[in-house]
Amino acid sequence: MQSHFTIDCVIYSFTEGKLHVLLNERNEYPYKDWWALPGFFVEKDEEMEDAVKRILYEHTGLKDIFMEQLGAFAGVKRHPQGRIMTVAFSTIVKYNDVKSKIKPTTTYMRQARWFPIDQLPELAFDHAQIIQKSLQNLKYSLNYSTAIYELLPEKFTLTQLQQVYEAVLGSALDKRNFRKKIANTGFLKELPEVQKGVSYRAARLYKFDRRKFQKQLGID
Amino acid sequence: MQSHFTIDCVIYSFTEGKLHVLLNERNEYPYKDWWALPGFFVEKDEEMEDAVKRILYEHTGLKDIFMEQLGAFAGVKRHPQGRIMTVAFSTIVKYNDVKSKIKPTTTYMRQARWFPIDQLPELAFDHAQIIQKSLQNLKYSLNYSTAIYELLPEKFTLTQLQQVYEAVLGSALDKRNFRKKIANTGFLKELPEVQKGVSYRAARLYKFDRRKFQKQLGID
DNA sequence: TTTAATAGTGTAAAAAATACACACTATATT
DNA sequence: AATATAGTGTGTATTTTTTACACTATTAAA
Repeated sequence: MQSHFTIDCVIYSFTEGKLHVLLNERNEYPYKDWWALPGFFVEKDEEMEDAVKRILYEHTGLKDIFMEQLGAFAGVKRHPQGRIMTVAFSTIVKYNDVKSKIKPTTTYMRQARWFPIDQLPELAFDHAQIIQKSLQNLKYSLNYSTAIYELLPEKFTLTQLQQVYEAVLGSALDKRNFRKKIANTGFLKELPEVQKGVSYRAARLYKFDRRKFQKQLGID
Repeated sequence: MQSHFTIDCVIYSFTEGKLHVLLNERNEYPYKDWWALPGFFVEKDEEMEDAVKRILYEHTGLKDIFMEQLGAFAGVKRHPQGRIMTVAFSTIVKYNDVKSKIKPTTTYMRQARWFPIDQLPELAFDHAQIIQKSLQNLKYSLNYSTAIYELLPEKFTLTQLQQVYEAVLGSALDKRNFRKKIANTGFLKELPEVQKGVSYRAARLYKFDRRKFQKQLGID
């Protein structure tokens, strides 16, 4: 007898100064008409990571995904139809990379929508709990991981980066101290370009230098 | 159809200046005669945490256990008889609380033994990987959790505490700086007692003050 | 040219982390 | 009683990191 379980993805993106999570409106029981994390059963011979990629591709059209396992949720009563375990993943996409409007590709969901992290609807199953834990995790990993940069477009301003930090931490940061700290890491490469299309002083653009980040980790 | 999966426990204790892990020698296929993490199938209507308690009780006679979920391991090829998922937990017991010599209570294992973390035998399944991740996790949580104190007897000396830190981190710490740091946390209560039965100056005993720890966390 | 909106910058003070060495004490041994 | 042994317990100076804090510069639009 083999394992029979689902994957649920907390899919983050950042837009309009806020951290967002992608949710599905379910179109079947249980929890019909409720909002829920995108997820599905894992195929018999499918690696979990491939299932995550599959779900992400269906929802965002993207293939290279940042993902991190959050853990197993297997409460006996989490699913009305008997215990069905889910393994939750945190995933991150760049909002601007998500091509089309998201369309339901299955009959299981009615629609998909981005919700600001501080304005989530009521959620099916134990998904509220999963999101809470995922966010907690994201906070902790701010300092150790490249996650934060997955939320931004390839070229971004320091203000945008700070906004992402603030959105994840849920608190404001001092601009000068923040910039000093970021400068000290040395992970950013200053570009010879500035923001376009703004009606005020254009900000310089930066990009995350993955090579330098790797090196830094190596030394530690 | 319900989930069918196992729990595996990384059971830590600290003795003789070293971090130890409890392993079973398997007495059935697959991996007969190999060393493995204590674990078992989770019953149909059993919460995972209860399964962990059950396994810990069988192995150590203890009921109040520190535990933390490490995550799901579900590689399609991890189990020779088809994918069987395991959810791994890190657990900690105080070595001196483990009452009797550990006896196998099932036919599935031949013996159980504590291994120093740096002298593990070759391990069944993906258990080496699980232990590695668990240890990583333990390191990270040194600063955020009470885990470290679960490894020590109720009353302990500062030198013992330092040894635990060193065992987990795998590196030496400066005695004076360590004591300064610990003193700053304010989590320890100095007892009016000293060590007994040593042939040198007896060290003062301390105990972990859980109340103060909670308060500290509350403020942060 | 003025206004509105955001970009960009430095310094001083406080706190935390690090490096470092010797005297003390309880017991066991002679 | 003297001494050897083995681990306990302590302070200070230096460096690094974190925090607090406010004004000028630039651009586009009105």
